[in-house]
Amino acid sequence: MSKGERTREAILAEATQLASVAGLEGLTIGGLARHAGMSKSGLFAHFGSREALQLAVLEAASRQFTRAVITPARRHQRGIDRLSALIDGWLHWDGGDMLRGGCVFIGAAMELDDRPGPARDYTVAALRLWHRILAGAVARAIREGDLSGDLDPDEVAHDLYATMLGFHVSKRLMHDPGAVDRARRSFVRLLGKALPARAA
Amino acid sequence: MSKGERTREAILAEATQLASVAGLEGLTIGGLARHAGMSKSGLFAHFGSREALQLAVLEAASRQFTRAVITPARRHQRGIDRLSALIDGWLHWDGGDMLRGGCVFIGAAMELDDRPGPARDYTVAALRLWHRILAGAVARAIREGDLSGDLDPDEVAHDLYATMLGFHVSKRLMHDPGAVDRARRSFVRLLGKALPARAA
DNA sequence: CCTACCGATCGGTAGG
DNA sequence: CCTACCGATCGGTAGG
Repeated sequence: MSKGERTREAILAEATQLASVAGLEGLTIGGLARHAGMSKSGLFAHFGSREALQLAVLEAASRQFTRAVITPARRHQRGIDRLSALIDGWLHWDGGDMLRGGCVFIGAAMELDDRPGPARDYTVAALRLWHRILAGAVARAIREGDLSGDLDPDEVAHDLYATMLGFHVSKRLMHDPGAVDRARRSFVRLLGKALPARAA
Repeated sequence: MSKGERTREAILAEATQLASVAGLEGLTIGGLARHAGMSKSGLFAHFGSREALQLAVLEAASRQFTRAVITPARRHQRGIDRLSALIDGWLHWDGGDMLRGGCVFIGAAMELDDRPGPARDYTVAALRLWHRILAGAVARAIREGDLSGDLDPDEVAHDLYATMLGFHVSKRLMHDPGAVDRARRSFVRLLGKALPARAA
């Protein structure tokens, strides 16, 4: 990795944190430069425009998400185990201390819903992909006999995601100390089945 | 109502629309003045600070919410009918054309979760109140025998709210034309019971 | 309710 | 990667 690439990665790590707290709109080039300890224009040169910076942050967040949630879940048996790992991974992704302001995509989903552009398009695509992954895991768990065949994977995936949004608000806005446990109970109700004990 | 009061109300109506689209952070005094057709300082004089303007917008949104959702539901029988009216009213509040960007409080919940201050405090209180209203309606429906006694009103209220967040994303970000019907099916699953046909 | 203004900050550019 | 700068806009003030 060249020095320029390393700098860029360091900037993006800082930018992702900032965006998770202040949102993509709150992510300013000047503010980010201050955090990164470099000049505005020096930082700017890495991206070329604010829009490109926002997009780069979303891409960086996607890579982090894959590393933190998707990849670890692949180590678990297909079926309810893997679905449960995805859910646990997500709870840790949004509720843990990895991102100081929680999931970047939830913030983006709310901020960008009325703002057309590449950042919005990327967010829509990322959410669609996440939805497909969840629905696929549910469908597989049904086929494995872990979940009832009465469940509709697409609808369940949607309800799981809504529960994640509820968790985000409970945890981040309401500071509810029981947010994780409550979300877990909702997941269990949605799946009609207790989730396996988690490792982490 | 004095002329000053009428002006203030007109400004707030415009401000609520703007905040629903651009968020409370996107609500600038200059931008709002342009929309309202008056000078920045003339508008500013009505509120005294940007923070006060944001708070006034939240208060105005609360009054609108009461008028659009809470009060109409009171005309329905206590129990499942009233709960159903609250849910329908909310779906129309967030998904209808009353607010061009949907529910102001959802935007505020996401924007303000890491920003202490009166606007955040107000949002937390408003959400708590809405949660209590939902939980109360669920409890009453249980007592009336409309819903199963196995349901926990507090947990159900929380899940209903999460479903509303999911609806907001489906409708506003994903532009899913089936968002309302899908949300309705989720509500039915959460309550374990078909909702009465709605009037509107 | 206005004009005229303040310092700070915005995204972005020139030139090195 | 920097300094120095651009026009526009930010929240807010003075004075009327």
